[in-house]
Amino acid sequence: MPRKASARLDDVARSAGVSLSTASRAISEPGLVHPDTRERVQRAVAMLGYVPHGAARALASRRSRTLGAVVPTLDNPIFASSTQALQRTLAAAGYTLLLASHEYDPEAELAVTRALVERGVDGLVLVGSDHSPELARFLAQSNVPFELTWTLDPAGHHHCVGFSNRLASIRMAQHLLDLGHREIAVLSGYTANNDRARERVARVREALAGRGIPLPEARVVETAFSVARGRAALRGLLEQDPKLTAVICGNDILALGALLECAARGLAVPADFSVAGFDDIELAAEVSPALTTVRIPTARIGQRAGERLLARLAGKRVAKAEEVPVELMLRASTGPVPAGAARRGAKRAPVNPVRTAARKPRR
Amino acid sequence: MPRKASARLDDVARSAGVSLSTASRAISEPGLVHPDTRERVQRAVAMLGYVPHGAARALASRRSRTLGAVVPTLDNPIFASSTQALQRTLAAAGYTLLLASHEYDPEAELAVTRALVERGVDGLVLVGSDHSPELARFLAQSNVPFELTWTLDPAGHHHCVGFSNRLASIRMAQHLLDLGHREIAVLSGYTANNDRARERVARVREALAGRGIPLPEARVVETAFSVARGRAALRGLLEQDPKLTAVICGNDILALGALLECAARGLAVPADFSVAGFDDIELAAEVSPALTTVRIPTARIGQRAGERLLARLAGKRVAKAEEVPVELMLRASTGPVPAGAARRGAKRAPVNPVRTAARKPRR
DNA sequence: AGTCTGTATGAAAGCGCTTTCATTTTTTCA
DNA sequence: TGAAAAAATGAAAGCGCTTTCATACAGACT
Repeated sequence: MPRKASARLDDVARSAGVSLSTASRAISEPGLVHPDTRERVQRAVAMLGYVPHGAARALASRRSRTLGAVVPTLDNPIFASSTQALQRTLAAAGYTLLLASHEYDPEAELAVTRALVERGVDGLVLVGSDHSPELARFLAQSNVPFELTWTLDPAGHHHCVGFSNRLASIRMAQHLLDLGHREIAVLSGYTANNDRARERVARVREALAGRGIPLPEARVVETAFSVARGRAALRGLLEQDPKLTAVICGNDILALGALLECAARGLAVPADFSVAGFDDIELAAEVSPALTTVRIPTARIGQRAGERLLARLAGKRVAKAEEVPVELMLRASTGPVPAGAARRGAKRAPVNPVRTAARKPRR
Repeated sequence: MPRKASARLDDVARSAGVSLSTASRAISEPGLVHPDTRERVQRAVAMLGYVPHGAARALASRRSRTLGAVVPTLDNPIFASSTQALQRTLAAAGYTLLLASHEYDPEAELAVTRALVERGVDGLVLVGSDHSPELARFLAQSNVPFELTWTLDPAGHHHCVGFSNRLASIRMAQHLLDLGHREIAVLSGYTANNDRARERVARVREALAGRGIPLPEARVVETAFSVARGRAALRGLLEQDPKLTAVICGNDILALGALLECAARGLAVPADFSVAGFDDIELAAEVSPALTTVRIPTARIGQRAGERLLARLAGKRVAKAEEVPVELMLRASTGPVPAGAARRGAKRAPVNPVRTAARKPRR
């Protein structure tokens, strides 16, 4: 069902009594035409209800004024939020967003990315640094500028705007260690095809190891990102390993599930058990006990990715990597290890954890 | 930064030893060429890493294989979910999604919709039936097929896939009335430019009026969709009007806030106070007490909107209006009116509210 | 053998714009 | 006042495809 025969640019030109070229310029480069002419053209545009034909424009000018975003899923509020911010940034600049999601399937990711590039996006926003070799090859070959988000490209090869999952995880682990916890479990999203989740688990493990505490596989559960799954996972963990005094969750959704499971089984938080999240979604501050978590500036990531891409398209130079600030939000869901559990020479934990200052971005 | 000089279709044609037309057909209408030829072309495509040029294709064929969606915001999980489902549906059909949001600003809505139409979308998915006259005019003139979602077009003029906010609201109000509540407040999102929110408030008012119970303006609070706002709004309501025994919320986010406020002030739910939500987000079933709400099949709305548009583009006929099923989810956050409050001749409320059967779609 | 299908291919005309490049008009300045 | 520079406009050549339309050549039928 093609569009109805609507006014084209030469209709506008004729109606304004100018040539096609002048009409074109009056619309896309108004500075180049005489004010009187410009106004005549604008009047003709309004009169005819002229709407430029994007495909023709893109074909002739070799730019589509369209950017693509490929996210795992919008069902995770952090990606919804960054995507929302990205779209707003682009709209303000006269750009449009082509959106695709892949639900953590690398093949789907390649397919939808191809589709976006076929549509002629001028640039691309991707999530994470974990992509199939085919995708990497395709991106390199198709020569479309892109930004990786939610990550700082470990190799430093690509443009990216994100934060150090490594540092954030280490700091959270440190926090619990400082509270005296030694029996710690990790509740993670699926780590396959998700470098962020993988990094978080690995770094928690590393931090614990730094204090001589192992994190056996049995204490790491991977599950889908949902409250119910988080709840179920903690239940399993606790049944198998009642000595646990704390759990570090890969995101706040899982942490909320953990909190609910504690409530259901009468485990007082934080008196008996500590729960830590990641992301700082709105609910984290509102639930009771309020959730200790890491605040990620989700909207800022989307916004900056858009701004950076726009800047690059305009020929400006931007720093290859941009770090956004994250902040440990110490709230009520974590506390000193329960007295009975503080064996193994745990040093005395501070009773009032001090709110840690935000980690500032590098630039 | 235009794409690098990459292979074009005539390169493919030459490499395969066929004409441009044949190469084109081999790619977009494989049934029309001899199997041997087809394979030669495919090999050439693979060898050259050929990626079709969408704009050229769109220009020549007058269809972009792109659909647009205009949503209020992705920060509301219901729109994130339906958009996610829409994008998945389109991707499976070889279509791509252009996404825009307007944050409940009618001017922004017109602007972003224009932008999508300029980009040559073959069809459009909009939310609600509440649009500016300019938008209506623009849509009519630009002749792009569209679907309204989350609503059943009251006038019946437009294609739509949604549900009756009217019936859902009436049933929820009825439920609380049946439990004996007479002092009921409404916590709504902003109703300006939001027909769904407006309808919900209006129908609750209507249902109460049916039992001779007024719903004064003072008992209706409009606020932004956030947990904190929901909490604050209920606080205000309760302080101003301590006789209240129940609140009906415009969505689950607000209801969660209401629940938290009750917990904070030691109001037992549902013994002292009842809270009802709308949408049935995941958390609704998980919190304690579990939230009584209306289940909306968010993903299905997005999916069906996509499927219907695709069908229409393929020349098939679809019913003008499609209703998706909604279901009253009676859970633990609503209960009989507290004994002390049951004045004014309330008839005895059922102690065990029976789970009501789902309302079935019409077709 | 001659005509008629039907299938496979190719030639060429755009799709609706942007963008050189050339030309005309206006402004500047000696 | 006239030449040079700057500003404004127009003509025309594509951008990379799809899609008639025409042609060629099998096999089917009389």
